[in-house]
Amino acid sequence: MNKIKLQTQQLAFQHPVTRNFDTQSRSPVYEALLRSGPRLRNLQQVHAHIIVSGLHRSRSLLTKLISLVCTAGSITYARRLFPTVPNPDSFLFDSLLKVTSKFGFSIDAVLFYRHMLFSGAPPSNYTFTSVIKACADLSALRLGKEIHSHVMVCGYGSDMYVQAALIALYAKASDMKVAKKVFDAMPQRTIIAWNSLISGFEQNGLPQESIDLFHLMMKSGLQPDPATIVSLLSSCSQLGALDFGCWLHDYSNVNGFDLNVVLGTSLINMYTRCGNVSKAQEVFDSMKERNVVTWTAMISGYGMHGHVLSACAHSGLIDDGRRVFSSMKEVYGLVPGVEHNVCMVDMFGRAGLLNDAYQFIKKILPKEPGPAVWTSMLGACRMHRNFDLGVKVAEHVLAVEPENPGHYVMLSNIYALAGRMDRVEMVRNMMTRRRLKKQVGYSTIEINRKTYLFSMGDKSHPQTNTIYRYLDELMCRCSESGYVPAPESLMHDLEEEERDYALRYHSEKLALAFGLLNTNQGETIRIVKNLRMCEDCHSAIKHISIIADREIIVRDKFRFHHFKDGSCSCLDYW
DNA sequence: CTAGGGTTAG
Repeated sequence: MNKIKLQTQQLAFQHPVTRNFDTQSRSPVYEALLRSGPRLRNLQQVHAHIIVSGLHRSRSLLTKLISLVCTAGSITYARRLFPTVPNPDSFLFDSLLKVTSKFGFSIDAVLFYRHMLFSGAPPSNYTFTSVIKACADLSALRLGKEIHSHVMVCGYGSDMYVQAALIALYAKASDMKVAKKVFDAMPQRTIIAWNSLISGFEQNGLPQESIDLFHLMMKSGLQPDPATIVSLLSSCSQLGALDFGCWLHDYSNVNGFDLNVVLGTSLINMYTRCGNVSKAQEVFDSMKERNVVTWTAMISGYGMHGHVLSACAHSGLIDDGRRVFSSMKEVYGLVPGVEHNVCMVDMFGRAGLLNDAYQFIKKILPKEPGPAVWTSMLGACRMHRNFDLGVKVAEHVLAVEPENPGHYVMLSNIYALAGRMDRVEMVRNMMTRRRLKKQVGYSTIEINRKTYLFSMGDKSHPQTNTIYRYLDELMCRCSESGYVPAPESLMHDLEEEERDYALRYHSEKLALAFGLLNTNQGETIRIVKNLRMCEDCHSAIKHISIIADREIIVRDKFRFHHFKDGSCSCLDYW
């Protein structure tokens, strides 16, 4: 109460002479609102002042107050204030929508939009940019489409801001076809519209399309801004396109883009995921500000490369792992999520402690631990050739998630390991019956800033004959140096390609042969594979690293393999 | 009585 009085007095004593031209028309209370900023305590004081001084029916004051309260994070306060505003107008709704959608109160934004329509206040182009953003954050495609039709009816179909928001909406709801359609219909395209579409392709797992689009943008005469660069860096991360990533880094430097957390973290991710950890460390060191995401990117970057963390499972670090896990709950009060449980199972599994892994799962079982945990357990069984437990787990996983083709592959793989070819056949038939398809494996390699994609047995490349001939030659020399092809039974590898094709034409081998043919001696070969690497390729590439005297880096779905002088940084443990 | 917008990291 004292504080309120004090504030009231301060307002009363404000001298008119101190006001400049700009603020002359504004009331002292409005000034007080601006001064409080998005701080709840201050806003409560001004709110009290508004009430005691009889200004509680001033729409403009309440509008500003609600916006600030919402910015301060109290949607509850905002919800309760709203009904006190007499005759809410379009400007009030627009302010509300802006602030709710901007600060992630998406459902409230949608509800206020509904309210606006009922109240008869006409929506503006500002209304739509906000409510469309709310839909985008909710990935609410149906609702978004409904609002898209309102946009057309209200005549805002050609507003550039609304169009950009619509592109982002469709992109976030994974409807890239419609996103592209909206984009194509724009008479003139702002950098934001381009960015929305570029990031959309990247976010929907179409990194090459996003880069192609970027080249079109350059051709149209527009220069990338930091947002463009950040999206493209993610595309590079997905593709393992190090050269293009470096080019983007240079571009940012040359154009003086500020190395903020977002750009810096994107660069770190790009460098680690494209195989250059020391460059990532350089970026990390030069950043002025870092947050959790930055640190996580750097730490998991080191982890992926195994230079640091692959030793964990081999040494006494399992106890450390246990300690860290329990300290999560007991010291930090955090509830372990699925990813943490997966980590633990993975750690035990890698170390061959299948029983500990299984016991761990049993302990967290009261609830179903989720397919990801079981998949990790299954991988451990496969790695350590534990047939009995493997089958048990695989059947369980299949029951939990019957629509995931990876589980069938895993189960059939485990049967194959045990030589139960009858069962393998059975599982395969089950897959066909349920119309499930395995994920298609592919590998990419970047040469002269261009990415080349190979799938298994791929013959689409112009150099196909040379590549196959050279690969055959390499495999011959591998055999001479002691390489033994993996037995056929292993060819049902996790999510791997069909065994019917000869092992030697797996996509990573094709990419490798192509890379060796098209780069100079001494250059490191970098390959990216979308699935896990198969055991046969792993063993072959170790031999090839000696035969061709090259350093070869393969990034698979989960980690990096640095092949050098006949061994791999993962220590055959992945 | 004023006022404001769309895109970017995991």
